[in-house]
Amino acid sequence: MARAATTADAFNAVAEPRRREILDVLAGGERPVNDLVRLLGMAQPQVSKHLRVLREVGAVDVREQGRQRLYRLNGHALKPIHDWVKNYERTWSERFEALDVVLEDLKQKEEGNGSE
Amino acid sequence: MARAATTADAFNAVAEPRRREILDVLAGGERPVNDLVRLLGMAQPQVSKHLRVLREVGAVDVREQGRQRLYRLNGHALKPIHDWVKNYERTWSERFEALDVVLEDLKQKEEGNGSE
DNA sequence: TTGACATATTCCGATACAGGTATATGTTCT
DNA sequence: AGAACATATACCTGTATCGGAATATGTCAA
Repeated sequence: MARAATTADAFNAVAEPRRREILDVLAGGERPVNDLVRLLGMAQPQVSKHLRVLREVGAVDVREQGRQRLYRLNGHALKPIHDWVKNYERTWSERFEALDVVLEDLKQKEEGNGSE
Repeated sequence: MARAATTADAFNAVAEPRRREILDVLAGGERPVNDLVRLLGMAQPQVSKHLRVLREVGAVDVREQGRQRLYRLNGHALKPIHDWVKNYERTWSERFEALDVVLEDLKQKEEGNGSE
C-alpha cells in the first residue's frame, strides 16, 4: 500500500500548501480559475488540478457562468480537521492549562470525599 | 517534484490516520512503543516508523528508560494546523455566522455615516 | 466559421510513501 | 556470555503524487 490518495479526505487534500493557499483566497469570496492563477502566481493547469482535488473532498463547489467556472469555498469539509485538532489546544493554550488545574483540583477533592 | 515528504510539516505527518491514532493515545499520557502496538493493533515496525515521522515534525518527544522508549505528545507542533483551520470555523458554526451578521450590520451603519 | 478566451485533461518523469518481512541495535537478567 | 526482550532500521514492491508541457473541451464574438 502506498500513501493515501490526496482525495481520500480533507486531511490529505489540505496537506498540500498550494491547496491551502487556494482555500485562503476563496475564503474571501467566489472566484474564477484565472483569478487564482493571477493571485497565486501558479500555472493554470496546476490550479485546475488542485481545484479538482479540493472538489473531490468537498472543500469547494463550482458554478458555471459563461466560459468561466466560479469556485466557492465549502468550509464544512474542514470541520473534521478542526474537530480533531481542537482537542490538542490544551497543550499550548494557557487558558486550557488553567482549566486543567481547576479540574485536577476538583478531582482531588472528590477523591478526598469518597475515601473519608 | 513529487508529493511533499510526510516529515515536511505537521500537516503532512498528520494526514496519515494511523499517526493521528498514535497521537490520540499519547494524549492520554506517556507510553512505551509496545503499548501502542497492543492498543492500536498494528505491527511494531510500523509503529516505530510512524513515531519517527511524528518525532521529525516535533509532535512527539522520546525518553529512554531501560530498554523501553517512552513517547510523549508534544501538541505544540499541531498549533499551525489549528491556527489555519480555525479561520474556517465560521463556515459551519452558527455562533460565528451570528457574529458575521453583527459585523455586517456595523459596516452598513458606518458606511451610512460616512456618506451623509 | 474562425479565432480568442477559459478551463480541464493527458502524458511525462522523478520521488517517496506505506505495509510486510527480516534483521540490526541495545538492554536486562541469569 | 547467552537468552529474552524492546525498539529501530533496511529492503522490497506497488502506487499515487507533483510540476511542466501539450492538448482537448467548451463558450463567446465577429
